[in-house]
Amino acid sequence: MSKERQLRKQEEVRNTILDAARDIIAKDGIRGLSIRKITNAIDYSPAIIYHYFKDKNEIVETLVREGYERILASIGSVKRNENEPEKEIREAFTRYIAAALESPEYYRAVMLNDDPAVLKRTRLLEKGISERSQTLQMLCSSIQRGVNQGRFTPCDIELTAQILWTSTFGLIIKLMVEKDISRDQVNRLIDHQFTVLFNGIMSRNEV
Amino acid sequence: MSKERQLRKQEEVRNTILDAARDIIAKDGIRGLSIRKITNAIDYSPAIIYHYFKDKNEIVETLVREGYERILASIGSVKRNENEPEKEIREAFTRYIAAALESPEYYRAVMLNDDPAVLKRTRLLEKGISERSQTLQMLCSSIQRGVNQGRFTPCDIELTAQILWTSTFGLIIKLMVEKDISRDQVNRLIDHQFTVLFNGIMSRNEV
Amino acid sequence: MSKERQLRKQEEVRNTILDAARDIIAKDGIRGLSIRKITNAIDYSPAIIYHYFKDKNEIVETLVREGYERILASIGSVKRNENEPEKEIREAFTRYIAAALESPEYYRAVMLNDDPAVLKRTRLLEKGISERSQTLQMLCSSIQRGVNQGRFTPCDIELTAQILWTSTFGLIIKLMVEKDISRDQVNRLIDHQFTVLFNGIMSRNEV
Amino acid sequence: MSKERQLRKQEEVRNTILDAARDIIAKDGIRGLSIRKITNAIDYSPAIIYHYFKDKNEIVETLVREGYERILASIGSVKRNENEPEKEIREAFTRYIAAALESPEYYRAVMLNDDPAVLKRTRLLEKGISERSQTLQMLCSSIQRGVNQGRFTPCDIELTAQILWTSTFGLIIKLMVEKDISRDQVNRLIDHQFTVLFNGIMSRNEV
DNA sequence: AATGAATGAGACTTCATTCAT
DNA sequence: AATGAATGAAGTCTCATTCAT
Repeated sequence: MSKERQLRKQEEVRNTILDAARDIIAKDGIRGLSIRKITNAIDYSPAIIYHYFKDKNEIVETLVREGYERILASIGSVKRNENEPEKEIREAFTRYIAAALESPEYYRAVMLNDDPAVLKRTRLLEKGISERSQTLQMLCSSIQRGVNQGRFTPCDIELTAQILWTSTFGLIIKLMVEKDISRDQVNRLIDHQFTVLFNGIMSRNEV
Repeated sequence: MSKERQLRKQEEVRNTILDAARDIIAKDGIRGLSIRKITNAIDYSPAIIYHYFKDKNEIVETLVREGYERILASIGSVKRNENEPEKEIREAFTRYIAAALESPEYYRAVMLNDDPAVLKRTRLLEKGISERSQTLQMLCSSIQRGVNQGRFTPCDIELTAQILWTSTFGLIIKLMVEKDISRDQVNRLIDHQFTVLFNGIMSRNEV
Repeated sequence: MSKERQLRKQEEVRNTILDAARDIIAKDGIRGLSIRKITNAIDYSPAIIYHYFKDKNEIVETLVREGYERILASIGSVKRNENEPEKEIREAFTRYIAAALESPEYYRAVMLNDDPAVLKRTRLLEKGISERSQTLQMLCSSIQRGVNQGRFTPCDIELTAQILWTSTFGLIIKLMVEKDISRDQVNRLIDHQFTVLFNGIMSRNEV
Repeated sequence: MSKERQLRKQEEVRNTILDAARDIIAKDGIRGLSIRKITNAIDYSPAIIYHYFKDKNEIVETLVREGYERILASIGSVKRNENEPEKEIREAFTRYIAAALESPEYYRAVMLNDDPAVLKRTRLLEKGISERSQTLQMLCSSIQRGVNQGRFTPCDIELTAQILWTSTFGLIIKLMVEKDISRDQVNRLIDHQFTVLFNGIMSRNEV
């Protein structure tokens, strides 16, 4: 009983720390994160951090993993669309873009991070990666289906998935850098992105 | 004579400093650059930097501008291809990608920078931007030509240019984040990128 | 209990720092104060300062305010002398001079400071200032009483107060600049200062 | 011939340096003076200073001496007024105040400087100083005459001179600290200063 | 006569981390 | 469990001065 409560209490403080860190990252970016800022925010002393985390890096890593998972989750619940896989893909990317744009600093922090520990989870460009990356796997399977059905032009599936992904990625990042693009223009860009890409991968007679 | 030599000598030291800074940036990134690291590398005292540069920022800015200009220059000399504008575009992007990948740190420093002073030069997503941005203007004019000739599907020219650009941008940045993609795979990706994009914008009967 | 002790201990270190700073200022002047000198004196590392103070400026400001208040306090408890206001004035100035000479560095730091923030509290020469400055108000009321009683020659009260003050101020500052005037000579100067000034403002038949 | 010209040339550069230093002191105060600022102003290299001056201090000292002399000069040409020595004193102080207020930063730099080298020339409060200080000597002689003629109350001449001086000094410095006192108010203060002081030293029947 | 190069000393400050309590 | 105290390393920058040329 007491032990359970202790554990719960412990978890609670851990979360308080992570919450604060999350807020700071959202505001100042990962490099703006400092132990002091965290402990100031939660009214604890700097030393407390080292009770719950090995070092600053462990916090960052925890958050990065979490961030990655949140982004993944956004596309997890997309419904399969048996006959029109491109709609499925579009739905997934639309959610993904929305999720990313909702926590831009955070998305950047994860996706532009070249720390090996982070990369282990975010790699996408390697040949054969689709076997290891769930994200790419899903994308590949949709594309494969499209090809099988004759809706998509035959192609190297993985490579196509990668290009779809990086293209979307480029749009997202650029939108984040140019913070003040109007809602309207954002939508037009996203829409045209799909137009071009799907036009690029779909069979002539399907469009 | 002596004056000339002095100037050369001076320029030399300046370059020594910039070289060292370039090396450090290549290794540790721009954030990893410090006055001390530079002067340690060149066996001078920290104060000497201020002989040749106003402050650390001037070094960074010099290097960043240099990097940016090198990249821009890469697409300056692309030859017009009257009848096949897509070849022209491909040529330009190919060079652009190569140049970017050669100075990844600078490319990132410029292109991911949301400082207003930098953005003034790098904005691309705004509606109507093609009138102000030389880069986009060139791209638009190529696309327009393609449309006029019936090689490209009629479309919103600017929007299409923006999507071509962001897609390429996404590939570049992702390649930079995943530093260790094999030369071969890089080429396959780039190649497939063009395949998809051009397939996406070109008229049916042209491919 | 433990908390109280901690607070006391903390206050103690804070005071140790302030003491050291006070010593250094007394010896080298405010400009001569440096973080390093302080921490050398108290055998700590420079960083510790920032544990107890926001920055160097906070130390200086603390000390300067303290010095200024000590000086102001000196004239706070002067007893009213209904029938001989000149004695009251003399008493106040005597204490004021003594207090100032006891913290010369701070007195100079405040009184020779033309920073607007400081001036807001130390202005005295403006017309109508006696309504805003407590110091001058007190002085004015004493003089007014003297005039009403016929002991002082009728005059512009505020102007007279200002001249009494600046004259004393001049003596104080000059004494500070010439640090080594003998105790004796200091007293003779102060004494003669009053002789001349009171002779200058008192009615003929009163002296 | 050539040697003479050389000397002249040399003297010229020396003066250029001093001019620049004077300007800087007038603007930024003595502590704002730096070798770099000087050589920037005159378009020379820092090292040149050490050709013409032993070190920075020699420049300061030169300027301080000069400043002192300029101030002295302002009262040098005051006409003697045999029968009304108070007019003579008033004339001298009036010029002195004007001269001081014309180069305030400079006056402060000299008169608030407690460097021994400077003090040697600016001391005034020591007993017996009137034998060494020309300034005080002149003031004493005027006062003495006034006493001899029965216009001034008998008194310790030197002490009186010192008090007249420090009182005026106080007004000057305070006026410098409160930079923005209106021309009008300045005149009223100066005027009242003389009223009080002369009333304070003159014989009853003379006023 | 003049200078460019170079430095050493020192200024303030931030940060992650450790440790005794 | 929690913390206050303390530090060492590192960061940028300024300045007076020296020296070979």
